[in-house]
Amino acid sequence: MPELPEVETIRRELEREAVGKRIKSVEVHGTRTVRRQTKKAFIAKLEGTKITAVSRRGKYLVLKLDSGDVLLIHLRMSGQLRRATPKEPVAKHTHVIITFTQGGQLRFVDPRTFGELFVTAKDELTAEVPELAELGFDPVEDPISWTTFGQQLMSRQMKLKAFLTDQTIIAGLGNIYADEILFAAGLRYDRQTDSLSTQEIRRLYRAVVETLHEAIKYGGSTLDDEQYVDLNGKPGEFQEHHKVYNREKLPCYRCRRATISKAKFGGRSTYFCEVCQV
DNA sequence: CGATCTACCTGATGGC
DNA sequence: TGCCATCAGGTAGATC
Repeated sequence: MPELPEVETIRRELEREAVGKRIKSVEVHGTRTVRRQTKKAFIAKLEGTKITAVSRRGKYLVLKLDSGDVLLIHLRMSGQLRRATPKEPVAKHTHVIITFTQGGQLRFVDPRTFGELFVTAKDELTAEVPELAELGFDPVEDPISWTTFGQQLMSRQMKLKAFLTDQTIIAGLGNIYADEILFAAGLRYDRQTDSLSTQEIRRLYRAVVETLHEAIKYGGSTLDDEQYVDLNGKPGEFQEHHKVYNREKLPCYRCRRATISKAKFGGRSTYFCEVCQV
């Protein structure tokens, strides 16, 4: 489900909703959501702490705690964070419930159970969270220059879509936004990274940054299955602005001649215009 | 080392 | 109706 714009939308809401609140109690159901530490340890590290800040690295939410630890949340394919009150019925697939001393709750709901929550400490020497060390730059939080971006492209031999979705190079892009970015840049998903001209590099980098900012403005993308919703259960609106994703056989908005093609790349669907992307 | 595949799950959808 | 195959926003880990 969620890529950078959806996670950023949730981050902004959490900043208003969770920062300054103290965790009174934590419930964990099932064995898959909290899996790299015991439930007991996870709960013990959370209860009694106050959330002091919410940041994001790529698709990870980073909740800073006044204990010095951080709560990391990754939604993977179907994870949702939902605001609730204790009286509200607990939805199916609710795996974690955090209750604040003020009375509100934050619930983690995840049908496919790929999502994950864990509490970890920052490295004392680097002040970094070791789990995030492998991530590449975040194009919204931590943009780089287009020339540095170009050096990264030129130093590899891979296809553009693989480059864009490699979290160790760029953190936060997934299947939807990679396709939208490549369309905005007029580049095919299977172009080799080291084949781009200077102008194409600039266009691609600009498309990365602009597409993400635009998507954040619209609260991210929600597909037909409504798997992505924000803290209040509200879907995003950027899907209405998709130019290629999920538009197979529909006319291309740019050239108006071709229809959008669908191909398989890396085991997943890729949407593009044969005419506008070269 | 890099590229490619498979597995991890539930649920929606479509063909027969 | 039901049964089966396919597909879905992601990524770790095995394999080549």
